Amino acid sequence: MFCATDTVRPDCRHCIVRHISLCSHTSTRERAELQALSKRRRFDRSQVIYNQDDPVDNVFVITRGMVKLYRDAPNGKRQITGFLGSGDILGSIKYRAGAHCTAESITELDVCAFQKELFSEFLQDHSALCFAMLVMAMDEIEAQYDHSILLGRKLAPERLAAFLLLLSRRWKRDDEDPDLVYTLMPRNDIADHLGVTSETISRTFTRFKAEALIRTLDNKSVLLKNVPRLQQLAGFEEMPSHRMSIGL
Amino acid sequence: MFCATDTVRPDCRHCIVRHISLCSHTSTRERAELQALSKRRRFDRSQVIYNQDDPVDNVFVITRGMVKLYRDAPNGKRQITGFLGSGDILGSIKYRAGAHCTAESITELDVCAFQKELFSEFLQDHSALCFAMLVMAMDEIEAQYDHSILLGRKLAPERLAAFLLLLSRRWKRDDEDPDLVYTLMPRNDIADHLGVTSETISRTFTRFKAEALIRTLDNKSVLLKNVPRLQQLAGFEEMPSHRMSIGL
DNA sequence: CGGGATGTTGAGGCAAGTCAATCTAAGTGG
DNA sequence: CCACTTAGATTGACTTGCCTCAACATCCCG
Repeated sequence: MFCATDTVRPDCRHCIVRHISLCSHTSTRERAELQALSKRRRFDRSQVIYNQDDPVDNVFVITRGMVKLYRDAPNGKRQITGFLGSGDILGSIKYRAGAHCTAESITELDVCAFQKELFSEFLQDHSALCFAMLVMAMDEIEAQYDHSILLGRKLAPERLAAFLLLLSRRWKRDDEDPDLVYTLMPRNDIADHLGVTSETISRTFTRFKAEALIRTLDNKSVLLKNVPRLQQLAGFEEMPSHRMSIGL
Repeated sequence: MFCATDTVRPDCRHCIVRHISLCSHTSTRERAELQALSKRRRFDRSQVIYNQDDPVDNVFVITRGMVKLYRDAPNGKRQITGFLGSGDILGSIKYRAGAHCTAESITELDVCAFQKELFSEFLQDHSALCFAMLVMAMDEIEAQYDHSILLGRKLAPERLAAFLLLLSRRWKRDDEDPDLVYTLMPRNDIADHLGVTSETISRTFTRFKAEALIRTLDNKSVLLKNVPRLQQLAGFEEMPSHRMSIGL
């Protein structure tokens, strides 16, 4: 089932997500126990980690790279429900349930893989961690509410502005211009996430460039030139805050 | 802050949601502890339980009636993120965070109210319950994914068909025709949930009636006359399953 | 019975979809 | 190193599903 190109023991002590993600809610001792349960895996770009409706018996913590989650409707249309990156959690803890979405890497990807049953047991034995995960899940519900507002009530330019601002607060590296956004995904994926066509994304990018709201360096990165106007478009009173995600 | 018209001690032993909802995951002893933490409250129809961005220090279990959750965008548009009924949980467990949505009753409403801090502590002391809540939260994330697909990728008739089928699986009474759906909410609320206008809902209802897919008894209840065709429209392979919701 | 809230229907406009042509970037192999 | 290929992005012309605005109908509750 997995297309992992590599499988090694992780070393949590040097893991880049140990201070974020779920791991930050564990004691040193707990982290050692978790480490014993986990395997590191690596995926190439554009590999399917699991397919919608497939049984999946792993939960993943993403340590590097990015994943898209999507469902293909019977009518052939695709909705990308979210993108996950470093520190985010991928996979349901529910036993013997088919995956709700397809998960596919959009970059080279490193994950920390737990067997679902063991991970669930661990959660049930460590209520503080379970509670932390519950808080994360509730954050994710709120994020999905925001996305419903975007899909249900915003026009294409408003959607793209909101998306760019959200991206600008995620997966940010300290040493870089805070208004430089690496989208990593192609136009088509942005479109499938925002509920429009790639042509509309393309036209909206062109409009934004004409209005000097953004400048594109290449097709995978954008420089935000007028954040206040973008916020106004997006309907954000202030800059959106970043939080870890759970994806199912 | 509350507009409760009544506040009495609950009696969990006779509560109609004791076998569903979170309570079904508790032992008799735990339920007794929880009961000591809870107060029963009653709200009239169309009362705001809490407003978006307000601090809320309660978590509610709905025992009777229905609630709508919505956010009003700066541009005046409204998106209803969900409806909650008997057995569903209302409210975030996060401390000192403003409510993400406005919660408003659409029928007379009975709830079981817990002080947020006490409820959170209880969860952290009872990992089985915390885990059950986590599973519910993940179910809710999946439900929100489905709604994103609806909002992002479905046409108005497909949205309405999906909505009617979902309703037909929720809050069902055993003694009634399984294809008789009580919507309870006005056209405008359906529209704000499905990301269209009330006019479009009205036209689509008319079309469905003309095509003999449904029959309306009054403006608050619908009889499904052709479930297979509705499923096909909705893009459901099979009848959607019902599960408890968490609303924030 | 009356009047406000809610629902229905119609006409016209517009944002975004569809289809198709072109342009660009990134490989690939001779 | 350059022609060739291919996937992705852009742009334009046309179509369409839904919104907007407005008139009218109906329901409901005092």
